[in-house]
Parts: sequence; C-alpha cells; structure tokens
Amino acid sequence: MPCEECPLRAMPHFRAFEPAELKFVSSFKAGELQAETGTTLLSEGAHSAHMYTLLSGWAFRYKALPDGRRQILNYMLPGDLLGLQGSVIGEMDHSVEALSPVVLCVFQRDRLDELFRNHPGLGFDITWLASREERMLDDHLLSLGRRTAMERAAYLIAFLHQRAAAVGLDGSRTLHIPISQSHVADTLGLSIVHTNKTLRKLADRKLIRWHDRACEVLDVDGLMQIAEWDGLPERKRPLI
Amino acid sequence: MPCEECPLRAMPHFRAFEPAELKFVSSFKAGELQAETGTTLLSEGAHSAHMYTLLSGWAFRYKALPDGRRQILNYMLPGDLLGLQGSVIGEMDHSVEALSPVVLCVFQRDRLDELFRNHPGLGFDITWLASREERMLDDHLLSLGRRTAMERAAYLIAFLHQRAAAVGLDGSRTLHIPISQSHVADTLGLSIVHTNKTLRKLADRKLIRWHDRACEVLDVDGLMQIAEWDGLPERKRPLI
DNA sequence: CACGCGTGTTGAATCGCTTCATGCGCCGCG
DNA sequence: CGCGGCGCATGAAGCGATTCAACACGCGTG
Repeated sequence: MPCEECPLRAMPHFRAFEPAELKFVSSFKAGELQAETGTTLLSEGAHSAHMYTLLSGWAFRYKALPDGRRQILNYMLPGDLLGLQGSVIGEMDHSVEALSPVVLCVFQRDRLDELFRNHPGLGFDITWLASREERMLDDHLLSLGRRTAMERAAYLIAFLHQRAAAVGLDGSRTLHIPISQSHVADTLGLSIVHTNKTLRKLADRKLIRWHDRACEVLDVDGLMQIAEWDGLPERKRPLI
Repeated sequence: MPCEECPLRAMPHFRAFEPAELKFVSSFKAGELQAETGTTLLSEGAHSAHMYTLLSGWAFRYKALPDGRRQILNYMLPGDLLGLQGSVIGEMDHSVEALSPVVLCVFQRDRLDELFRNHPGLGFDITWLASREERMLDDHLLSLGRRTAMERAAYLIAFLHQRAAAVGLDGSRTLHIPISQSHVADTLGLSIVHTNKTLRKLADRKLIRWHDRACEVLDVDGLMQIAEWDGLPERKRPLI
C-alpha cells in the first residue's frame, strides 16, 4: 500500500506532509511485513538493516538481565517507529515483541542519511519522535521510582488508554488492551502475584475489567486520578 | 570561548567535525552561562527560548509528582545537551538542576531549523544524542524495575563513574561524584534511610567511600559485577 | 483423552523496604 | 553565640511486596 493512501495518515492525530516529503517517504518504504502475536520483531544485540513503522497492532519493547529478569520499557502503537536506536547508533540494546497481530512498514536504514540530507523537515520529525519517546520514558521512570503499586497500575492503564485513543483504537465500545497480567508485572516492576491483587482492586472499584489477555478500561478519569497523572499533552505528531 | 578551541572537542571521546559544521556550531552559539550548585537551569512547564550544552560540571534532570515526591531521571556531564525536549516539542516536561558549579554553552532554539536544513550531519547527530539518552533511560528503567536496592546502587555508581571517565573526570586520583545520599535515593526510588544502609554496605565492602555530598569510587568492576551490568558501549559521540 | 502449558486467582509466611525516632557534626546566620 | 538546617548514621516497628504453594480453566497436542 502506498503511503499516500495510508489510513493512518488520514487521522487528525498526525500532521500533514508536504507532497515532496510524502513522495520521499513513499519511496523510502521498502515493503510491508506481517507478524503474529508473540513474534520477536527485533532482538537485543542485533544489527538490523531495517527500521519500521507500526501500521497496525500493538507491540512492546523490553530488556532483560542476564539472569532472566525482564523489564518492559514501553509499548508501541500504530504510527510508532521501531528500531530507530539500531539505525542511528548501530546496535539494538532492547528487543521488540508483538502483542497482537501486527503490520509493519519496512524502511532501509542506509537511506536514513538521504532522508536527513534531502528532507530536513523529516529529519526534524525523527528527532521529534525520539524526544517524545524520551518523554514517555521519563514518565515511566517517575512511576517506577515514586508511585505505589496501585498508582503505577492505574498510570499504566490510563497511559495505554490515552495512546490507543489517540490513534482511534477506542472505536465503538470500550477499549480492550491486549496484554496479560505478566506483561503488566514486567512493566511495573512487580511480581505477578502482587500485580494480580492490585488489578483485582482496580476491578473491584469498577475502573477496569480483566479478560483473558486483555484489559478493558471502564473509567479512565478514575485511573488518572489515582495515579495523579494528567496525561500526555498530545498535539499533532509526525508520521514517517 | 570559540568552539574551535573548546577543550572538550579535543578529547578522543568526541568525534571530529567538518570545518563547515564547526563554523556553523560556533555561530550557533549565543553565549556562555555560569551557575552555582543547586541552581535550577530549566523548569518543568517552561517554554525556554534556549537549549544548552554542558561545558563543565554536573547536573541532573528530574520530575516530581503533585504531592512532592521527586524522581531523578538522569544525570548530565560535559558535552551533554540540555533542554532539547523543550526545543523540539515546545515545552519542558522535566526540570534541570546543577549538581556542581557549571558552565553552559547557550544556543538559540529558533535556529534549530537552520541546523537541520543546512547541516544534515548535525541534525543526525542530535538524533544520535537523543537515542543515546533513550538508551540510558532504558537502562535506568531496567534497574528501577528489576534490580534490588543493592544492585541498583551499584549500577548507578558504576554508571556515573563510566560517564565521568569518558569525559576525563577521573583525572589524577579516584573519581569523586558530587551527589548527596538523597540524590541517590531519588534516583533509585528508595527512601533515604534505606539508601543510607545500602551505601553503607557498599562502603563496608570497600567498593566506595562516602564523603560529604560526594561518592568516591574505589572498585568499579566490583560494582558492575554486583549490578550484572556490562557498561555502555561507548564509541565516539558527537558534540554540538 | 489425558497431559502440559499459559493465564488468572488466592492464602499464608517471609523479607525487603519504609516510617518513625533520635543523634551527631558542620555550617551559615539572626 | 546559639539556633536551625542539611547531610550522614542507626535502631526499632510496621507494612507492602515477594515467595511459596495450590487450584481452576481453556486450549492445543501427543
């Protein structure tokens, strides 16, 4: 599918591109790739020749300690760039896994120079996206370091809700986030048992409902209030 | 001081610039700024017209919850960019404070476009630096989420040691990191009391020695071993 | 069809970390 | 000069999170 007809681009959440930029991005695109839930899309230590934009579905990136302890760093939703670190610095220092069936847009890393050279606006956009990621990580750090288990859980779900809503995933009925409780545990830095008990409390308060490998969000405002979180100031963002 | 004579630039840690790039950076520089320990260099919520490169000294950036709980996100050392987020996205979402007397190189944010337009290599460098920051935050998240108090403390000190060594701060004798134990507590997400007891254990094992507002690093390898941390793969990096 | 496996659930014991409290030395300042 | 504040130190009590141990359910598979 050509970029000009990309359904994401039509969404109000993404900023419009100059025709020349759009044309370049379209030529920059080397193909599409589909993957099932659970597929490892990028691996720590790899020198991938590609970077990707997530077209549909959910993914997450994570790191692990030598002894196996795993930490989920962030989640990716449609429009997000995957593997930029690998392209810019040379080697991935985290892995990426699909949380749902995904479709990816494939770019060749060796044409990144060309992008910066001929389309400075797009170069700036990539920096913008990197800064946005940094901002999310800042929020996550604040959460892990200074929030209680309950606040962390509330923050995480409100955060994922907001990001999903921004790309129209909260469609007809309430949003279902495709994660298991062990994903939540590995994101919040908690044990699975305690994560379970904490989510139970949120469910008892009718803020969420838990399904098999899915979290249904019932009351975002309630969650944001518990977490003392205002949400990301989501203005228009670029889409490469 | 003109960039051409910048003592940082002479260090092997930073990559050499093209003459044209260097000339631009020199013109990009709007002045220098000095500040004392404890000065707030940038504030959350501000729309600063500037961004900075740290020329000498130490600083840290942090976020706080409405009720006052504070989380230190990362530390800045000579060569690091401050306030890029504000320049790219428009508003700072964290604050920056000086840990020691600092000297800053001041840049005007409104000339950032020009940088991307006329010097794509520098634009790429800024993205590179943003990716490097992201990578450090990934490591911190792993630490906060999945390491014990002892491992976290060991990681933090080894991390700061490595970064300081990269810019030649481990000079003649052993390195002294200018932080207090409450900085450590706010970085590791621990209480001050428990931070104190943990640092005590590291000191008992002769890995560090604690002074007033300073940590002397005695055995980096021992610290890295405790943290199961391999260090950042520090190749040459750009300096804007 | 029985079995293993992933996912969610729950109780009980234990431990790591927090909170409360107190004390010391040092420094700047009214 | 005495006082308050900051940084470091330490003991004791309490709680929040982990670990251990089971169990239920659905699903794919040998």
